[in-house]
Amino acid sequence: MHSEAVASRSAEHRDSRESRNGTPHLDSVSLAIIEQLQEDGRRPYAAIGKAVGLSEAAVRQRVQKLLDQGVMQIVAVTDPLTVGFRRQAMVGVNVEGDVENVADALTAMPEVEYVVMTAGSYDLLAEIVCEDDDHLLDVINKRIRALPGVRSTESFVYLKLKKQTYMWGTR
Amino acid sequence: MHSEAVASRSAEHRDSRESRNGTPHLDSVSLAIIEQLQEDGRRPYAAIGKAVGLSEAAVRQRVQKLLDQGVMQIVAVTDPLTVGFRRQAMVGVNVEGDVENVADALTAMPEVEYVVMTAGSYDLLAEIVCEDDDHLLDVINKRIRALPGVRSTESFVYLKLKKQTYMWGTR
DNA sequence: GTCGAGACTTGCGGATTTCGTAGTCTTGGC
DNA sequence: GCCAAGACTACGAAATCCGCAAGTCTCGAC
Repeated sequence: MHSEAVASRSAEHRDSRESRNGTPHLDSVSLAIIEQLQEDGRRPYAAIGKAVGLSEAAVRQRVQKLLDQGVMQIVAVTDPLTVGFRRQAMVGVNVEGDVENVADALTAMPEVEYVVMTAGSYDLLAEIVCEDDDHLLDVINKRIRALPGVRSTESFVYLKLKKQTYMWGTR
Repeated sequence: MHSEAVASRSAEHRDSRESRNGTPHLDSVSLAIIEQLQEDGRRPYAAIGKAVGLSEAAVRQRVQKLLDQGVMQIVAVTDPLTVGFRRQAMVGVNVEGDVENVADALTAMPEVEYVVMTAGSYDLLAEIVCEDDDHLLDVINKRIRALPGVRSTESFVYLKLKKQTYMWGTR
């Protein structure tokens, strides 16, 4: 009875192998589940099951696995400005030597929300969330610039956040 | 009986006014609720209530209001790479004329995840999520550069995402 | 001083959801 | 051909969600 929304499940039934980079492979059903939870992280398993063509228990197992594997997390997100963090900035970093080491050091800092290695005129981009100007200055000048291997940094202080979505796949 | 975890509630009891920029004011109890949901977006209301010193019903009301006001959203977040979006980039944009207009145009594009106005050598930063190189090229060269007011752009293609958290306040 | 609004608590019952477990089916390895 | 593992279904019990009502408390307006 519940067999729309997903073309052929048996065809991709056994499908939990890993792709070469170690990230787990996601079939279309898991994708559909993620889409449901991107719309509403608290949507009940039964409703999701109806939407993707699975039983409640199956959805529950899949979601649990996705969470355990770290593929997905269900969290509350806010605009930091409304939660009392008044200064944010993106910092471009140039590195000499091993970029990954610096990236790991940045990752370890609680004020750093986001770290990505890039191709272009910076080796790394890091987003920083702070309480005020002093805090921001401290993080950038004292802590980041002091890291071994950091050649130079350039900062972009946020003036206004215009968009922030989490809806990949829902388009 | 349930009066730990929050020092004095009566002191900040009536506290639903708005600050001058239109964003609702958040008291420490709502902050605590948000923290709980940042750890686990599906945590039951009763458990949250126990943690923040409120009844289940009160937590339910507060959460609903926070969602309605748009202060917070509860969603699943993923690493786009594992969900089939193979190319991401940050784009720095320089604008002549009204920056806000360009920001709005970027906001309207589905491939654009994140838009922020900044102080520094770019006027805007935009994060782009695409399926492949062709798609990315198309968005940057055909669509963004074609926007009226865009003077120049610089791109940073993502090589590896190192960190991505949503835990403001939980520190 | 009185009154009304807003936020919270307690209590409740019913609908819904979650959770564990047992059983079925399919697939790949041997 | 047989077996073990993985994914799914089915189902009952426990927990949660949800709406509602009544009563308390505080604050600000009048």
